Amino acid sequence: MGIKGLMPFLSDSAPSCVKETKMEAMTGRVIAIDASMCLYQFLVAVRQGASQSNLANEAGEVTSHIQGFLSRTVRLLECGIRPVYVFDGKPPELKRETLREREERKQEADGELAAAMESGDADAIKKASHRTVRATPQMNADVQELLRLLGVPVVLAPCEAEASCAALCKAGKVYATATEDMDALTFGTPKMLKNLFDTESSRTAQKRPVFELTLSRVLEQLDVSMATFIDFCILCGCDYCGTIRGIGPATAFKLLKLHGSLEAAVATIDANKLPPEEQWQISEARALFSSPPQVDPSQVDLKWTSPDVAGLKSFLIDRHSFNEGRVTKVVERLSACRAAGSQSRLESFFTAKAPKTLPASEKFNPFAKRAAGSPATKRAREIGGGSNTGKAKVQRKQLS
DNA sequence: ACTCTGACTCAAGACGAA
DNA sequence: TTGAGTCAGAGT
DNA sequence: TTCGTCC
Repeated sequence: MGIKGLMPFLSDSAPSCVKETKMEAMTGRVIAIDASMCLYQFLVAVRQGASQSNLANEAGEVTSHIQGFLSRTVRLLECGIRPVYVFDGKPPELKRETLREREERKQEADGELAAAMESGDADAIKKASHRTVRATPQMNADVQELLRLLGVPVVLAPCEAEASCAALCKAGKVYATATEDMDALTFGTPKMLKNLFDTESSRTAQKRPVFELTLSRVLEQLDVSMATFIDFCILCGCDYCGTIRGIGPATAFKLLKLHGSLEAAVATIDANKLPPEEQWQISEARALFSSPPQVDPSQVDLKWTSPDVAGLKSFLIDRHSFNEGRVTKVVERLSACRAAGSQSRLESFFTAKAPKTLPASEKFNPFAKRAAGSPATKRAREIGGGSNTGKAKVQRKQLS
């Protein structure tokens, strides 16, 4: 999902759009989150034992997603962040073929999983089970109920969650969209946060900083209109169109600058390199990005209320077999952060800086030669901040 | 010579006791 | 599955 | 930091 290769390209070609920050810097802010994506991630990641099964209640129903949403949401609230979870609605027609193929592959994986279980091959079980993950309507309902009990607002998007997040952000209802999916920018989110949940608790050897991306800076430094940016994303490869062999972000950008429009750029490409007709609906993809079905922000009333403690306990302990002591601790953490009150932001005491315009010399020139000694890949990596000289390197597995 | 792409590989959440 | 990191080789 | 546990 997302736009192929967009993040490295922006880090390198439009570095002024990327700001390094921390979750703590978001105190007091309203953040939109793609709930469907979180749900999927929790199902994939929250697993246990050799069989790599999900957590489950006494009735055998999966609870990994409940565990995941609970701890993540409490963490956000403790940080003074006011989350808004946005759920996917009906997928767009253009995605139907992709989704159908995905479902087919999952069914194949179901078979592989069964076979692996039979043979007891733990490694095969692990691999297959990660490919069979499906978010069910029941799971979506579970999470929505949990969030209501926590007093956190839920938004049901008519279509793609990212599109509605963007609408809320444009309308000023939320400060930013927190997502890993770069097409949030293509949908027009003025600000997006990447790696917001990539904390020290993650098992990955290196934790990455949170990146705050500003759409207006993307457009300014790339020196393109939003319409051209959308075309650029389509040419790079997005969820709604195929990709073209040999065309990555760098080439896509040059082609657009040279020829002016997506159609003109595409016309210069060898026709049999293009994806098949049904996967190359340029104008439909463009329409989906520029005016997707989305919530009407004026009809969305965001409220954060105190949790329904009794309801929460019943839901977690009675219904889903959570440990009573742990739930009590969660409730305490929740009341503690409500007692701390609505933390205000330090920045609000200062006058907002006038957005400085980027000097022409700073604008990205796709045709300029790169400075020797600082290859693109290297610089993109270094955006991540200080060098961790003392850190242990990734351990390499020995061949057996 | 220098980029850029694409193929390959690995891990995937959050928490807290030790 | 996806994304990120890495690298060899294609393409200019 | 690492590693087992959450349900």
